[in-house]
Amino acid sequence: MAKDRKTEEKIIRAASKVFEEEGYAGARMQQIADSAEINKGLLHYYFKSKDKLFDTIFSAAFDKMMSKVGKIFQAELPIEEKIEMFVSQYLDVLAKNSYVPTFVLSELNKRPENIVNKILNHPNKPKVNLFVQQIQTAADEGKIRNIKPEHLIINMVSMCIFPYVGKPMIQILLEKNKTEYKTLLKERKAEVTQFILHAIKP
Amino acid sequence: MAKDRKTEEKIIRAASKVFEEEGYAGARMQQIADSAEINKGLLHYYFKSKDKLFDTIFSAAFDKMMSKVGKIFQAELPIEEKIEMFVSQYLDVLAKNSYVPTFVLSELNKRPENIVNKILNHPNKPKVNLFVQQIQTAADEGKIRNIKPEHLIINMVSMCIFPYVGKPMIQILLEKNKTEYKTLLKERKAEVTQFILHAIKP
DNA sequence: GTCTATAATTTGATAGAC
DNA sequence: GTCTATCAAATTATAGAC
Repeated sequence: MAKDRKTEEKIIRAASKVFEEEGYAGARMQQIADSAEINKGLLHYYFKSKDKLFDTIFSAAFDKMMSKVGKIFQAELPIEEKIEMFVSQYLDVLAKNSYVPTFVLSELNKRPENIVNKILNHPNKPKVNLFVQQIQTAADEGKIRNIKPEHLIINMVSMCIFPYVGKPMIQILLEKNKTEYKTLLKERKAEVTQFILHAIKP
Repeated sequence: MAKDRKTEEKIIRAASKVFEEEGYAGARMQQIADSAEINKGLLHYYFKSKDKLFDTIFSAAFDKMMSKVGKIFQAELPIEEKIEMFVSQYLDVLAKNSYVPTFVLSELNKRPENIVNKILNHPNKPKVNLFVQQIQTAADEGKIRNIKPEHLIINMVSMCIFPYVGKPMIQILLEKNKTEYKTLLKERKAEVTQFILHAIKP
């Protein structure tokens, strides 16, 4: 079982790229082997099956997308600061992993029962209850507009992630080329933060 | 070339379901034939290849997702009314086609060059320039907060579509079961409208 | 138009030499 | 550990009878 670290990492890097671009069904073991500059035999030696390899890649991608959310939402911070920090740090995570959201969400949508239930029982599933209560309390005290916590959270997450998942659609809609779209993405940290803070003002 | 209408419609209904749930690569002609209650031979008689069938289904799905946006954005309406109408009517469209967004966006992301450029030259590509100018003018005149039109549009679209694309992720995050999530979706028409209108107040 | 049977590829996975 | 060669199953597509 003592595999070569360098080779394993090459495989994981290659498999991430292929799975993220093509999805589980569209990915080809041959393509992954080529991209890792090894042969199919060796690929199967490291990861017994396509399923096993996929599980490894998907788990890593899922963590990339979820861990930051849970951490920031549970942090001990005033609500406005928490919003600012979330938008800023999560947009950074997404910028560094721009293909991950479409991959993770697309695959999640294809295996709803299997995966979702599995994760809901997972020990380090992201927790948001602290943030939910914090929003509710702020609303009750009149510090922010009366808004249901769940919807504020959905709106925050939506405005951060959708520009990545919906990139081609928005490009078409706004007639932006690649460069122009990148510029838009860079502006969003400030724009989204201001948008949310104004939206919750009492 | 004179095909049977009933059969063609059965195929399209079946193919829509399978492609939307499994994506292009995951869809099986056999499964589509079974679902349409015909055999593979007949399926190929109506649609020469999987590619041709996919093109038909994808175009229809794309239209479902885009046509309403263009129409409302170009309507002659005051800005606040336009926002209200967009959220209300687009959320209705999405509720009736809840599997379409993930399908369309996932496939779009897999063929960026091919499709996006093709659509950008398409005659009835959605137009938003009127709405962009309308927002800019309102901002210049101080009727709304100074916000870049593109970002307001991205935010509107994000908050409407993401709850469908990101459904399993949000369910995990907020620990909501199917029923609870449906309730959340129903509340969004009012919540999102208010959120946006407050966010743009001067 | 609709069916059955089958061809032609593709693809995940294994065996065995080095 | 790594490679080549090959198998077995799956899958798109076609041929031909009715």
